[in-house]
Amino acid sequence: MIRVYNTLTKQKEEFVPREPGRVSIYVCGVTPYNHPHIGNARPFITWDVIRRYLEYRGFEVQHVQNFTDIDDKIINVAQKEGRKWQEIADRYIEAYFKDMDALHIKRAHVYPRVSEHIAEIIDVVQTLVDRGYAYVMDGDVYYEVNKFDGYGKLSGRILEDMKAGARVDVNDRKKNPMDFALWKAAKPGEPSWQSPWGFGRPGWHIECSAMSLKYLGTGFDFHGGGSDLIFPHHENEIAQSEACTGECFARYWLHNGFITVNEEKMSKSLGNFFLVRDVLTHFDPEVLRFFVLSTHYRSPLDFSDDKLAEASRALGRLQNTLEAVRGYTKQRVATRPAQTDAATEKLEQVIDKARVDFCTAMDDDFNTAQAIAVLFDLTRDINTFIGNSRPVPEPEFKYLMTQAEDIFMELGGILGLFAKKEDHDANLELVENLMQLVINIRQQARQNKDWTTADLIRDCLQQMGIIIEDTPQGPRWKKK
RNA sequence: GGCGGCAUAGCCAAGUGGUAAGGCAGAGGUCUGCAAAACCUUUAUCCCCCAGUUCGAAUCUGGGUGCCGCCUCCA
Repeated sequence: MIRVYNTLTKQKEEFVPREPGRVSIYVCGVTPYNHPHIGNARPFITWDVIRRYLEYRGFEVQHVQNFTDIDDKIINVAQKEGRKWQEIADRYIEAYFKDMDALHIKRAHVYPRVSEHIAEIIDVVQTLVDRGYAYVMDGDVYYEVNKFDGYGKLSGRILEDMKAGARVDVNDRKKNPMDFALWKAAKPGEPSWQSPWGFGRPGWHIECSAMSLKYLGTGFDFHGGGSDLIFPHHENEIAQSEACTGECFARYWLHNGFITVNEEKMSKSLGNFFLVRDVLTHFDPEVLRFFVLSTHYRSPLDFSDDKLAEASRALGRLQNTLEAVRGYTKQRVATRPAQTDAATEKLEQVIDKARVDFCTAMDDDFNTAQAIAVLFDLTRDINTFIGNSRPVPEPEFKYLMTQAEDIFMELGGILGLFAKKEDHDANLELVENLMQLVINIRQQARQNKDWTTADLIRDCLQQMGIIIEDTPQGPRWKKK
């Protein structure tokens, strides 16, 4: 049973999909007006793992994530650069994919863009006007929050309370300061589309209602994003969608905590942000993933280079073990030997237990921090086994190492970790052979107790970024 | 002012009312020619404070303190 914390009910609930075996997910995407920073990336890493886990558990997942490609900020950048808004949006959508691909984030099934769904948006707005939830004012269309009984149910706000100390503009044409724009009348020089209310463009919140309803229908399963979207964005989406359809909009609302810097929210306006592309020049993408996943998705996560470096060392421990295991699985042995001893059976049990514990952790509101702890426990057991298992017969040992590699890949794959590095080096085989040669020469020196030569080789290789380890099972080398 | 969240070792961090996971860093040891990696031991009589419920609370309730976020664009 999978349980999730639902912002709507403020408690953990059992997850029951709308349709058995299928899960629908809508995640609020980005406004493409510059490169994504790691705060932006957090929900996408989170949802990538949620999706991978649901798929692992056998669900067929439909994952939709929008691009807000019409927006003041895009228009501003376009004007500043003297380019069309489409060019800006296209450029940063491309940049978005580049960064997210680097982080091994699976692509959503649909990436709807606002600019390609104007007709659907106009339909929803028109329906809201027809049903009396919206009013037209000089080419603008506003949503009238007083008309929707459930207004505030997601964010826990009460309209009356918000008016008191509200920081909202009063001097406009809205009936209530909390009313928000569904459609904005065109201003000179801005992109605009024809509508029943004249030329204009969509308001911010309406796109997600129109597009999620189009691709996922009413009452879809998961709606997610950063917790700064709870109000007003998601509150307004609910108001629009439920007023429009008369049905439940989305059933489970999941929200990420923020990434902070020195305990302050990372944000573009504060200027304290780190771009994904910049971080990836210093750290492996898996380190960033591991760092994000080492804290539960709802908790705040403080970012610094030191903390990333710590994550890198921790992940390195897991990778060391996996590399060691892979050293024995050049030839896979998938068949269980007829005869096994106690050590084999114990390791098999450890592996099965890891799978169960991992799922238990993930079932509990996608507790990746706990799931990672399971991987560390598994790692220790495998290391201990390798250290103690020299008398184990070869086929049996290889079988177990194959099992060990598989469980690492199976569980790590859910977190998007341990992807085999695509080594595009055409000289790969040559490098392998040369390394073997160098290692053989060094071994020769070691046998002759020529430590000077042996250490010289090791030191020189280290300067080239290659680590030599003399394990009890023989020398091993690795990059970095 | 309204609403919400968080406070667990040097640091990061999980924790379902039953007596504190995991990781990083540190210390000691085993292994090693020396290292590295790995393994073992060790590091919170205690979970911000106070009161309460309970046989029993880090976990529940009330009060306080501190920090953060949202209420304006924001992942």
